[in-house]
Amino acid sequence: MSVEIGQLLPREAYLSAPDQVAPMLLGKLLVRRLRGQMLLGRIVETEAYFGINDPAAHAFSGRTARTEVLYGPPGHAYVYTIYGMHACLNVSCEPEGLAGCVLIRALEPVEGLAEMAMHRGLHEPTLLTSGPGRLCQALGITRAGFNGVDLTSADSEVQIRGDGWAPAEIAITPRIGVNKAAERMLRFTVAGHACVSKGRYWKPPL
DNA sequence: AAGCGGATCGTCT
DNA sequence: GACGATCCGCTTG
Repeated sequence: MSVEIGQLLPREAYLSAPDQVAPMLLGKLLVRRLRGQMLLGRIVETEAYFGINDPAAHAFSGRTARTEVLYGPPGHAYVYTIYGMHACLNVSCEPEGLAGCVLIRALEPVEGLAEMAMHRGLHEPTLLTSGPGRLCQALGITRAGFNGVDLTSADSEVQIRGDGWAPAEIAITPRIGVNKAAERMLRFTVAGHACVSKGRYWKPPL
């Protein structure tokens, strides 16, 4: 048995509204078990998406086959394909019946960097997992393999754990790449961290 | 340093 | 039939 890192986040951690869960997840560890090895990254950037109140959210237009996991119990992976080629990882939150999720946008790669570099086809550490599509590629997370997976189970190949580390300062900005509800301050980052995604759509103030 | 467009396809109108 | 919660490479200044 491999030595486990930190403590698995319980389902109750995801019961709150997404704008509460998103900052809470900063500093937590995203753990991917793959072919007997462990790929590990610290979450440094998240975004909150609500349900029917949030025009930018997939759940906005109601319950469909695609958004089913968003309406299910909290703590499960919602993985979708964007622009036909990239996977993005979300964690469902709020009680069953209410849609809401947190998009994991960037990690600081901690362990398994060589394997991540293989998946990504490059080795610059700040480019391995700094973006929602990038981190899924680095960790080998696909929609087919992981949509609906329980992230709170010790048996899952993707888990979220806490080791007690928390950011000294959190910076809050508008969400990246959304055209609707673009003014809402729902993106949370570890202030000043080198692995936060740059994003072509948002510039830091002066 | 910043801006553009292409790749590529599931989902919803 | 259009449009993305993106990424990358190429162009321009």
